[in-house]
Amino acid sequence: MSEEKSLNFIEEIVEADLASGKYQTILTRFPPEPNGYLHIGHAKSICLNFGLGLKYGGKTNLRFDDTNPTKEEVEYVDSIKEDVQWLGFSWANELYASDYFEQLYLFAVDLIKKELAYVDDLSAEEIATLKGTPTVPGMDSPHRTRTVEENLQLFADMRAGKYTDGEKVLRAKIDMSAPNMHMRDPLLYRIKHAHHHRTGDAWCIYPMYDFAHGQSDSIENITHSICTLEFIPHRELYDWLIEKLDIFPSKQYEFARLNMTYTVMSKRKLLQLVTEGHVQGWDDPRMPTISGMRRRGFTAESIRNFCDKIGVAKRENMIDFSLLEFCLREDLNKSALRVMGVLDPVKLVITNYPEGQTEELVSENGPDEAYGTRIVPFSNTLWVEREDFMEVAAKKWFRLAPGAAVRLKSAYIVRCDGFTKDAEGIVNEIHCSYLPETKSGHDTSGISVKGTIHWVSVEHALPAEVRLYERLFKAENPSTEEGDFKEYINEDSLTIIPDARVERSLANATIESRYQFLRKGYFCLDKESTPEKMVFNRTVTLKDAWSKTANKA
RNA sequence: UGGGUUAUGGUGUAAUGGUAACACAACAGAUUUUGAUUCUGUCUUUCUAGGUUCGAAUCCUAGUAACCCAACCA
Repeated sequence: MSEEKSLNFIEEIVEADLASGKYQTILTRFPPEPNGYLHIGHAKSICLNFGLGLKYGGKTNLRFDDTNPTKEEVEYVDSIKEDVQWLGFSWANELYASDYFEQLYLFAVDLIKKELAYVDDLSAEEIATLKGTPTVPGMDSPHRTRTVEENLQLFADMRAGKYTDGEKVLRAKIDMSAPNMHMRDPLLYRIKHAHHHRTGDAWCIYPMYDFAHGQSDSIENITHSICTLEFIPHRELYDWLIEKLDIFPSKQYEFARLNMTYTVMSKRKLLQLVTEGHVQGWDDPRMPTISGMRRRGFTAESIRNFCDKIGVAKRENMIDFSLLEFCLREDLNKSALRVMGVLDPVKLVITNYPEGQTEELVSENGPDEAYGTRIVPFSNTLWVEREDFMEVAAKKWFRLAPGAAVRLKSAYIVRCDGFTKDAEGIVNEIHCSYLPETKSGHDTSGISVKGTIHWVSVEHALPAEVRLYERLFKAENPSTEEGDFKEYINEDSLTIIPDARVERSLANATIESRYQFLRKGYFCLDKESTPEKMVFNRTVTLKDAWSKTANKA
């Protein structure tokens, strides 16, 4: 667009194809199997595919690769559509591989007639054995030489339901000694007497991925079929089938999938976390799913930005989680309204402030004037953060401690005169005196303090439950650690604070709004929140230079 | 030990034979009524060995390492 940003290798291919006149316009597709929820890795693919369509004036289809009825559900279809839309993309057409079943069947018949496919009676084990290994060539199936007529009849019988699951398969007739294992007479169709979420019981044979994906691309006239690296070995077969069927030559290109530290990115593993109860669902705020991140408070903008920053290449990668957090904070810093909330409250009493008096103080809502201001009520008894008080000040401590002065944000400077403890020795009250001439915005004192802390008035504050999240795994890459990835689950990834206190203005909080609780991070209302009981999720903390300083000491 | 893919700072990504750069992270400082933001600065890089060339991350040769492929999954 504006300044020159270097192209990724797929954009280079597209530009070359457009420049050479190979295509007038491009058509891409995002092709999920509806067998789980979308995660941040899919977001990379979504941004790539839809981004290409947008950038080059082409179009992008949403196509469900629903060729395995035993794993797929309508629930997943619905969630995928919601997630793609939420990310901010619109598809040209909503399509399903299952809509092409009849056409695919005819393609198979065509292949049989060309003597390029045959029905095999061998069991899965026998087929695997005859397939050989990467270093040992395979051997032909005894059924490889069946006549066209016989194959046609057998395949029709398969479709008609004359056989049980696994009794027969349709295979391509290619080369049992091919160095590429995928070319050793790959399976094209298998029998599954299973109910399909869209075609119901109309079919009992289903095409395999290799006989559905490329053909669907071709039917749709997809120009650039973009997938991840592990499909590279499939490309030879992808091209072979298109060539033999003599159909639109879609081309497959592969990029490296996204990996991120401290999480897992496979549907199988995510499904396990859900079904085994390690998280509360696909949209658990700790999950790397789009729905989980949305619930956690991520913005679509921040995810799109992240996908833009990580780039597209063919090299295996492991992205620092901190880059995602950076993109998140960058966006939230611009958009989140500033409010005050005390997560771990301890009482602060201003001994020289009139008992029962309330002042309506003005506080800014955001980083600049455009955000406006709001009123926060102030009184002589406040809740402040327990961690903002020390009985004995540490080095470089800017906050409350006996003898120390701090500013209460948007209010007055107070000096700590003392504190009391309960029977267990826990500090239960901090005593301060305030300086009337230091009122925020009208400060005539000339006094400046190093620290400013947030607070809420005890009488006016609202109770709220706050949920804090840590990374889901303790290991940077749980999938490559020894043993099961679940051994590396972080048991402390969720902290529930049942009795936090937030300022009054939050009574009007909505699910869509994001807030910065001053000094404590970005928060959003959870879907489980009710008018009687507000529930906030902490999306991400603020950067914290103090904790580093404190840890060093 | 068959085939395929990839190697650039701690992590990503650029540089397409001509000064190795950008972002994140880390570190230091300035500003700050959020120890946030913002601003300034520092840090660290071409897998190895040869070769071609005035000049190589880029081209050639030989190695090395990592990842993928032998599901009636996608």
